[in-house]
Amino acid sequence: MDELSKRYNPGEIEDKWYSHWLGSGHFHSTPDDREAFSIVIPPPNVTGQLHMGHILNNTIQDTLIRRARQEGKNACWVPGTDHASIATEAKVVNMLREKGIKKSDLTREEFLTHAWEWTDKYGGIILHQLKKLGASCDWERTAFTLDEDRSAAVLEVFVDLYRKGKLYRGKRMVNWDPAAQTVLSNEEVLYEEEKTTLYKVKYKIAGTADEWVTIATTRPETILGDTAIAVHPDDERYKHLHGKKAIVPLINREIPIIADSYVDMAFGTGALKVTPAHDINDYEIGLRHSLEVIDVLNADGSMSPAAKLFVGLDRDKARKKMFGALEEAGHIVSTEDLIHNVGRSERTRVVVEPRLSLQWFVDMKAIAAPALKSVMENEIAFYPENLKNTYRHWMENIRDWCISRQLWWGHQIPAWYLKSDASGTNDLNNEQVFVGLTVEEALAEARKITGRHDLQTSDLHQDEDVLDTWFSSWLWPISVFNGWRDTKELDYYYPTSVLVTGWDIIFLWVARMIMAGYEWKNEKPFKAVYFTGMVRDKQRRKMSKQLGNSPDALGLIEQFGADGVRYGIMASAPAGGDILFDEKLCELGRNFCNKIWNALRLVKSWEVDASLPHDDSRALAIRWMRARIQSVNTELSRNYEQFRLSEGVTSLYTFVWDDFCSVFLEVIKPAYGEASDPKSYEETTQVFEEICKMLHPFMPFITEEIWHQLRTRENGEDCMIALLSQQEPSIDPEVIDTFGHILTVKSAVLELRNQYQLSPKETMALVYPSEPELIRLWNIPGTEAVLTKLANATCAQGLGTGVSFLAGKYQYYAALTIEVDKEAELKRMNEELDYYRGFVSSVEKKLSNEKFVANANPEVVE
RNA sequence: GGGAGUAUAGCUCAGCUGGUUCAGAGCAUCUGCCUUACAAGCAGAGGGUCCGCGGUUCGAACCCGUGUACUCCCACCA
Repeated sequence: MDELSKRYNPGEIEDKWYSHWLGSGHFHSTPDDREAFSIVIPPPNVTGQLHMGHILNNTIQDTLIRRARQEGKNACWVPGTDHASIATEAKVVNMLREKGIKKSDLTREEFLTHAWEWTDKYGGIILHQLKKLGASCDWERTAFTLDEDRSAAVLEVFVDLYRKGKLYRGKRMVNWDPAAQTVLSNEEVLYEEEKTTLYKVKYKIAGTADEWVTIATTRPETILGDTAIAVHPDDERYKHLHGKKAIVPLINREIPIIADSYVDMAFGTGALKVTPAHDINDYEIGLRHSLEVIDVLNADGSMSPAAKLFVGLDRDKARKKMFGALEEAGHIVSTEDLIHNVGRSERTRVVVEPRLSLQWFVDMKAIAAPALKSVMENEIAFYPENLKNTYRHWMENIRDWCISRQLWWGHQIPAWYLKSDASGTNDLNNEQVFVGLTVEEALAEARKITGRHDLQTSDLHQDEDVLDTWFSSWLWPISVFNGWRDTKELDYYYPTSVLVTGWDIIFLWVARMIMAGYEWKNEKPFKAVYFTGMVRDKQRRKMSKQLGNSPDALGLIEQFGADGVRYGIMASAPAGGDILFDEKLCELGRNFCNKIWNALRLVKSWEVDASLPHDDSRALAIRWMRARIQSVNTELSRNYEQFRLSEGVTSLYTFVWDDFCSVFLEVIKPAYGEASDPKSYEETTQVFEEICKMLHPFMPFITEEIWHQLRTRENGEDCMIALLSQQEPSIDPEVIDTFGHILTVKSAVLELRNQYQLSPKETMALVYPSEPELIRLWNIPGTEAVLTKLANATCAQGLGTGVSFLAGKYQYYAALTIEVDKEAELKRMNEELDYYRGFVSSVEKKLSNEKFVANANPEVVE
């Protein structure tokens, strides 16, 4: 009755067990008197698709959560999604454009209706995909950063910070994304070296016939917004120009020539054009010298009317046109290539524009201190530890966080202004702001501050902007437990046990969560952070849609099985180190599944004959197996403690493949056509069960299947919730030694057979020494054991020619029916001898000096 | 400019406390096997200046110094 297929087929088995687990309620957690082990998922974008980064990240989390469950802890893994303000809004805008609808033609409400439709349609797909991976999340707790509870938390936090004076509205130079048409935080701008052109342009000195000053710029189109030329005060070349005026080319506007020590004399020509509206440094120079600010760009990056020329033209096109016009007018002195850093938007990849604008900021210095301290003092442990330095550097130089975004998809800022007809001013910069959880609260505030009790809510208008997505996700570890409404769950699950995320969002997310934790709970949000590396392709490129080098994650699961993919990604994922993804790894995982599967087939094929005795060789193998399980378990626990998961899974791989399959099962299995004795069968089943438990967190599906194949189980007796056995700390060194010796002999024999190309069918006689005693218990495939005492390395009588070899400290003799290559043998033996001689001399040398006396190794030689 | 890290087999990487567990794994290559659980398998082989040079030590892949080459983060120069 061979009902098991020759190959492991993951498909149906995975679906079967996942729905079984869902039905069993094993994933769900509620507070009780057990120790809590909690993880909050780094929420993927609500409309995202599963990619390799998710697979890596979530496999690690699932492994940790499943292990905790086995340890008897109350494990809770909270899933959810992020509304991903910019990314989602961009997708919706694109979708609408394809339908011929322009965002600008819609009201905010109409747009949000579309966005919610989109979210309802695609949202949660990724959560479904996580289920395919085997993620044992508590789905009853699924949260969304834009749902009611999470939104309430965001508003409360905003108002709280404002009232504590840690949040302000201010006019600053910010990073503007002209494609998304919103401001970005510093962390959302990525700098990369790019090749551009440095233009040297000459400006005429006012009041002279033919006197010029030459500046260097990469952005000629901003010349139209120049309001000064700056030179270094000590620069001898330009001292005569101090206080004079220059004429902006093409538009003939007069601008002052000023002296400012910011200017680098060595760069370019030593003369700098100053455009306060479009460069942070120029802006600061402008402040020092009270310069006019002329903004020559529109929000979309096209030239504004203030530019006077090329109005409406995109900045890149305007640059080319400007160059042409300047050249024609004879203002171009020269051009040269320049490599410099260009900031691009993380989301849209367009070049970010520095822009002066009125935005909301969090005063980070006011909340950073406890968060820095806790990490530096290992209150929160970082894995790998060296990321602490990066963290410290950022925290110590922290800058204010711009949290407003000119978008609609997100949490609208709970700030209200008096409508212009009510405030009597049209100057937006001087608007009075009233912050509150609701418009009523804001109104009360407005009445109080203005003293005008006639004001109504209709006199107020709410800030149009929404908050940065990270302003909701920094609350995630608190908000998923509804921490602002009721702290019962929070008290139990918080701080969470570990956060698993990529190091690329250490500032965007991790650091801010830590700050939020201390600001509102006066407690860390997690005890440890496991930073994963980035998943890259074989050429070390980051996986991205643009490159198309990202494998189809679901396709991989389809192809290799979830357990195979999990194994593949885990085996190569040390904390912090990048992983070069190769499908081969998943193949390895699939093959491993198949190996385990076939071990099951073997065991299941045995008939048990109750009358058979339990022989010594099998008893020895069982003793050895038990000892191995114990040491592997100890090692595994240590690996978990230090989050060395790839080492953990790799050691299980070699243990199962080599020790369990190649050695143990080979001894235990009954000879062909024979049955197993009951004790061997039972012991094997128990060993297999132990293996299932050890392997389960890494490969949950196949282990659950095997667990149920091994025995008939009561309902609910699942591998997933089977507690790890307590291993008694005793060890059995003798059995490890003996077995080690046996394996040495075995491999020596196999090597010999290989060398003489003996077919597996040909048996050969092997002469054993009478010591050690246990060796005779072992049957080496293709050998016939002849137990005798070997003296003086002579051939055993009647066995014909053959070769002798050493294994450990004992000598063996293998009889061969074919001609022995005497010279080769001699050579081999001499090499062996040399090796041992060298070995002995090195040992002896050591013994003469060493503090610690070595053990009995010198015996080896004789 | 500030900081972090890496360099070990053809490739990707382990090597944790300095020591016979010590130069290792997987992949790739080559050889022999359709051996009765598994060819997604089995048994083997070849392949190394542990980046170079100094030092500490009885002893260094490991610690220190230095040089070289890469990688990354942060800050930024028009």
